[in-house]
Amino acid sequence: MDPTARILRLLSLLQTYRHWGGDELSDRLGVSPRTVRRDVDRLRELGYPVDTTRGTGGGYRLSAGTRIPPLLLDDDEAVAIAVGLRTAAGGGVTGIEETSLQALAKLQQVLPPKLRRRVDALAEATETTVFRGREPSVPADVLVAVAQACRGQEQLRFGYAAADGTGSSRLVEPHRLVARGRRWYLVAWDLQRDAWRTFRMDRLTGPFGNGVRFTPRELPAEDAAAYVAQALRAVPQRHEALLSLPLPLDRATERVPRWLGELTADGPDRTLLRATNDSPEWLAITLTMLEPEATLVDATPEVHAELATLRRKVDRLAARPAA
Amino acid sequence: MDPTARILRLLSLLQTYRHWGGDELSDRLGVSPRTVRRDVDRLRELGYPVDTTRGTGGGYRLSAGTRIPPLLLDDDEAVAIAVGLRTAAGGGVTGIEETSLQALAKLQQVLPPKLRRRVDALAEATETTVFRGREPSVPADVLVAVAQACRGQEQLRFGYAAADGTGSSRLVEPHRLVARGRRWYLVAWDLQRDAWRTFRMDRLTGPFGNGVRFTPRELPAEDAAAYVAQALRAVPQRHEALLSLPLPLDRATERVPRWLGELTADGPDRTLLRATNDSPEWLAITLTMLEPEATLVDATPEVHAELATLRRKVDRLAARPAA
DNA sequence: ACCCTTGTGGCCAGGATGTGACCGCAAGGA
DNA sequence: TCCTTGCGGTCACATCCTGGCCACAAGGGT
Repeated sequence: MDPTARILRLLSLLQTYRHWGGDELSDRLGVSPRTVRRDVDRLRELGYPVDTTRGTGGGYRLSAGTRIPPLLLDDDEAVAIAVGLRTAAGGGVTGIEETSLQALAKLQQVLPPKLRRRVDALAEATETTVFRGREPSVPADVLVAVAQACRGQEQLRFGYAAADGTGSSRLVEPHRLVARGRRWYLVAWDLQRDAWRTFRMDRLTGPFGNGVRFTPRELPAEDAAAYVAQALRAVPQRHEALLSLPLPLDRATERVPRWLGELTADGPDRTLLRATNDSPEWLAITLTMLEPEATLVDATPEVHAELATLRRKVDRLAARPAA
Repeated sequence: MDPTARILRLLSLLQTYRHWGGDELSDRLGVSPRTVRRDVDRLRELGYPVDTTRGTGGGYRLSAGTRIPPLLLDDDEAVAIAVGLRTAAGGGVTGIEETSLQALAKLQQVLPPKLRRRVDALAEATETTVFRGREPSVPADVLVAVAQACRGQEQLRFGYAAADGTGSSRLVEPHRLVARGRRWYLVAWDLQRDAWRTFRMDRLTGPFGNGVRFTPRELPAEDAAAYVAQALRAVPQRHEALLSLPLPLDRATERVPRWLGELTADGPDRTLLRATNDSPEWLAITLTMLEPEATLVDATPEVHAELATLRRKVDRLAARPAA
């Protein structure tokens, strides 16, 4: 058998996390044990550390090195990864949206159609959070299509709904996608207007790479994120609430998720929580769910308004214990 | 250069989603264009479909086939995948927890320590949902360690806190991890008690594979999930609420996330939503967040109780508009 | 219609290398 | 202590890989 294919097979066998005996491997690969040893050597030279045990029950196993070996995934695993990346890119996990999307684009690129359908089905059936509904969401496949065009330096055509609702068709050289809060923006060179533009991804429809490649222009900003920030002028509103928790600081640190906000001691038995978030609704909800119950010390007007709305809603629901 | 390494390099180049000219590739790989052609052939024979364009600006690019090629990830992408899988395995996405965990174990296995630290840091900084606090959570690394022991058929030692709070040290042959709702269970053969047991992962500490391998015994049940269900006897409580939405069925279908529950028409302009969930708290919260506001028709007592609690909490917070 | 670019694949010759067999050896486990 | 299992050197043989050359096909542009 072809050595290349064999090395790949070997790698995939070793990745299943178990010990493999030399004879076992040589059987599987259809070569002599001596060749297996040589192949293992080859892998080591390529930078993939293979641990080895001698004596009875000895064998080989792949361990962690300094580089990541090519991951050989089976179908289920690939689907799980794609779904995980989708939720992460959708804003479920802050801070890595863009990288997640990039990885997703890479995976999607080579994902057999059959599996892609499975991913779609799963993602649709599970969605992500209830609160997504408030913020216009962007279908993952649109994101991926645009990300691929960015990466492939391929001209992109799409429909765009301007803020005033008028639609238009655009042709751009896509530069980069930027996640900001729960929103996605595309930074691109607009070929019809001969200028840099930012597009809100939730207003963009039917993206279609026309296959024409281009050489990237230089963006008149430090990086794409900076450009978006500058284009938006106003930084997104941060909302804030100050609460007092009936817990000493160390216990509060354990119990309050770090992303909620920052904690400071307020005497030996109480802790102040300065919670911040882009969305007042979300902030109000999370405050309500705090355990143990906190008391509100201060908050921005929007948060107060949101709490009032929330109260009204809960009242309406709770008011009919057995309607 | 070694052909194997070259093929791997080629694969990684093609995975970056762009066209690569033949000369470009031959430069990069340090071989003649003729050899590049042969290598591309080789890849095709291995089952990885390489699209090709001829004429001016022609070149090669990897496309989707029926199998997944080995994924060659850079550091950031690997981290993004690991983080995504963690949240998916943690119950963020229902239905694929076990597969996610399996994939995570595979990745973690080969993840360089440096990257593993980055994943830990990121995961810690972002956590997942607020509500996790209610249900005792299982650290991802514990899950991964146990999953790897299952896969590697390796004896596992760990500390376990029984329901009555007494701790003990166990030595088992781990069989499989099962996700059930938001809880994880380990099905294993207890070597000290000579019997099958299920362990709640949130009560398990310091899992440690001692390197002793075993040959799997046969589980006295159809599969591990069935065994857990049977061991738990009682199915987990489902809670339910019936609501009426001021929307026709088709519009409601668009706006209400599918996982919330099932929709049925209630006249031409209203829709009934039968929302179900394992956790009454979560159910209460999501109902409150429904847009447009729904009216509660009926619900299990726990949901009512939870709504009352929620109302009290919101009242407390909202009661001091400017304390 | 014509030309240019770029991938295709056959053929050849020479050299590199992959392979299995055999060996004595080292390192664990029982 | 013995047995198992991996290690790596050497050898001979067959295989293949490589680069160079070629006539050809398929796009794109003029």
